[in-house]
Amino acid sequence: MVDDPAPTSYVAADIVILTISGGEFRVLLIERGKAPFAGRLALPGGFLEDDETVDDAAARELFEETGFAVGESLLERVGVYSEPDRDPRRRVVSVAYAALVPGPPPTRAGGDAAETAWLPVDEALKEPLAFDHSRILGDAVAHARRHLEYTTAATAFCPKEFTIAELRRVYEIVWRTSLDPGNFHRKVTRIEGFLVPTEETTTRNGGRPAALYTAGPLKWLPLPLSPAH
Amino acid sequence: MVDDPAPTSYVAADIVILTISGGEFRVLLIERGKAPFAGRLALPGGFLEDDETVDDAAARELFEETGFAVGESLLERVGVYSEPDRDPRRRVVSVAYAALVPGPPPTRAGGDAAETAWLPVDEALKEPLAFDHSRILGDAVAHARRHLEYTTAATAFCPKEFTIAELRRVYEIVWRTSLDPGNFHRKVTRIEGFLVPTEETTTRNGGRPAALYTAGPLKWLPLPLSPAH
DNA sequence: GCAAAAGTGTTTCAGTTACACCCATGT
DNA sequence: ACATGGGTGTAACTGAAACACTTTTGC
Repeated sequence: MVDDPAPTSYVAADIVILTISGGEFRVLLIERGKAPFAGRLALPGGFLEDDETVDDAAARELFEETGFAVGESLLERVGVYSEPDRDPRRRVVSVAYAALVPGPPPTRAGGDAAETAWLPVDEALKEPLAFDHSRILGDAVAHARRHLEYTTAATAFCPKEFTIAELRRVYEIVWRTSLDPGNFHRKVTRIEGFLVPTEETTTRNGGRPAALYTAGPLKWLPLPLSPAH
Repeated sequence: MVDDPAPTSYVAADIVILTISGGEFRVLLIERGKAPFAGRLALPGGFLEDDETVDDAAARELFEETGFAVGESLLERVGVYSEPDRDPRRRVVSVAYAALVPGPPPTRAGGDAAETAWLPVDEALKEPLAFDHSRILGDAVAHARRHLEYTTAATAFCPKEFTIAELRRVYEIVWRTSLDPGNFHRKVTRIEGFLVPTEETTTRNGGRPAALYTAGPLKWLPLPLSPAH
């Protein structure tokens, strides 16, 4: 590799910020103020700066849009989009991320003045988005659904301390299924490193007090967390 | 996003070409002819051209180095490496790929005149490679090992027509385990879409003739293919 | 015949499912 | 008291592991 006559590109990080809010699986979209695609909805994103990695750029954008730092959420790379004509103005290679943030998220924590909206994922997928963002969104949603099976990513949708039923609801909403509460409880509590019990309980969901847990160090589940596999 | 004063970068595709050869899990490395890192081993790679995607660039490099087209192998994106100083000369953002090719691979099918070598993965990981290629190699190997569990990627290491025992040996070598031949046979033949039986058999491995199969359309396995999960 | 590899049968056993049931709170 | 959600017990079922055994070739 490495001989000079090679072209250069703008490199961008685009993020699909996902959350669970109001019992729905939602994505944060921005209404574009100027051409191209003025008035269309688009994913948040920004260009790579001189002193940062693409991961840093994604984290910076996430913070600007939501106020969440990487430690309070989960930021995963899901794809690279580099069709030569994907931006009509110039060559842009976008690295796409899925950010899983706790819900309900703050309405707005900073960033520029553009209109933003948390749309249910299914609606957003029907909407015509700017650039190739519909494709990116579809890939990121598929990635997130699959990763909930194999990894502990679901905890990123929960507040720092959460009950097992709250975690179960994440799976139920993202997968559009219903899970047996008792069996789910046993299954996840038995997996070592997934959940760390705290001493507290809560009654915020009504009924008998539920034990609160925090996310453990485990990243990959030893077996897929879906019924009837 | 999108205001002009953003820096541009060279974008490269680096590929970790993996195969099974001589009963070992091996990677293709190139000896660099010039500075920086002259004499060091490095991953094959090349810069993105004006009219191609990064995936195209990776496929082009794979073909130049091995003669394999994408259809005869499996090319998966595994990471993006963008530390500002990872190339001492200029800013380069590398998209890393793992290529799984059938073995034993052709010794050399084209490309430039540099020395190439198929090193056992464990040896290559100990070797000091050029740039951040040791890290890329480690990530790609981990990615490949994990993907053999969840996907049908293992068939990419086999010739077009292969026996179930040949497929089993792929798993045994990559995972450094031994698998029960009978149970493995039943397990993989029961998964719909994984293996397509042909009418032929072969005795190339000795013993009773073994049925030959080709890879089916399935990409993701319904359950992880590892013992004692 | 004998060795070697492919593939099948069978027992055992662990993990999951379905669902009944009990528990601890708020109102 | 009773409604509500949290959590446990348990019997039936399912599928994987272990391993013996049969099949079909080459020599």
